Amino acid sequence: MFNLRTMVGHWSWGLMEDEVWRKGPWTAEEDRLLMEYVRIYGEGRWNSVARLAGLKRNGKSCRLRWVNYLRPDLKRGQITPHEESIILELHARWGNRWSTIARSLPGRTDNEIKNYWRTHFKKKVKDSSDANGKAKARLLRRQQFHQQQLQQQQQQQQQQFNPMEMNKIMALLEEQHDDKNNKLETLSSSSSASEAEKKQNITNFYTQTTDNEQSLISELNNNGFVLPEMLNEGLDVGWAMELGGYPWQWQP
DNA sequence: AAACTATCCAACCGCCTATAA
DNA sequence: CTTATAGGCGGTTGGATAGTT
Repeated sequence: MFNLRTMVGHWSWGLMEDEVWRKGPWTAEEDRLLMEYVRIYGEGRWNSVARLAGLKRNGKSCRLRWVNYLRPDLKRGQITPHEESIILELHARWGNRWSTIARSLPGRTDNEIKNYWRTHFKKKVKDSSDANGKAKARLLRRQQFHQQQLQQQQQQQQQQFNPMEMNKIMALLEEQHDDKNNKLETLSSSSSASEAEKKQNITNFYTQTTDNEQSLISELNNNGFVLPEMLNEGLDVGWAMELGGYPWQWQP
């Protein structure tokens, strides 16, 4: 099974036959060889596949086939309405960052999500051929454009003004969040306390600030972050991470 | 039944980035 | 520091199939 381009590749020069990579649809035998390769050598080092598995495919082609089709953890079948709502929500947030979106949908590939969205988006734009529909589509595009601009601005602002590295902040937040959760866990599982005492302890805990939290807040303050008032009342600084946002404002 | 059109999706391409030499 | 290479990403293409005229 060769397509036209592959045939040209094989026959046009008639030399260096070993250097010609196969292209086009994968055969069952090629799939078998690739799966066998991954079973033995694991994922990665894709450029070795041709040599070690006897496949006439380049590394990129092998990686793509594995990632998008052969991987055992792939979810088959139609995108569910729930998955669709996640895709729409994340696309509104991230734009065409398909691999980022795919990380929130286990078993789905970036390629799959990209194909799905493009098909449905195109359909929607086409469906709205009447004036009202066109206006809606325009509005949607404008909203997306503004959202992207806002994101870019925020990113630029963080890169331009934020003297602390974001990675460092994330690490500190995670540390603080774990610390808070661990302490809470200890309080809730204490066998010596009555239910009423536990409840009181937990309430007290929520209105206090842990040492970790206090030093994190100080560090953020020292670096020019203005924190919301409620954080000074002992609320968990790291909690916002779970919501995907940040509880502070940067004021240059 | 044949021709045409729309939809789906696997696979390719070119560009970018990270890392090793 | 520079260069080469591998891997990752997003955009695009084109073949297969389903649906419509």
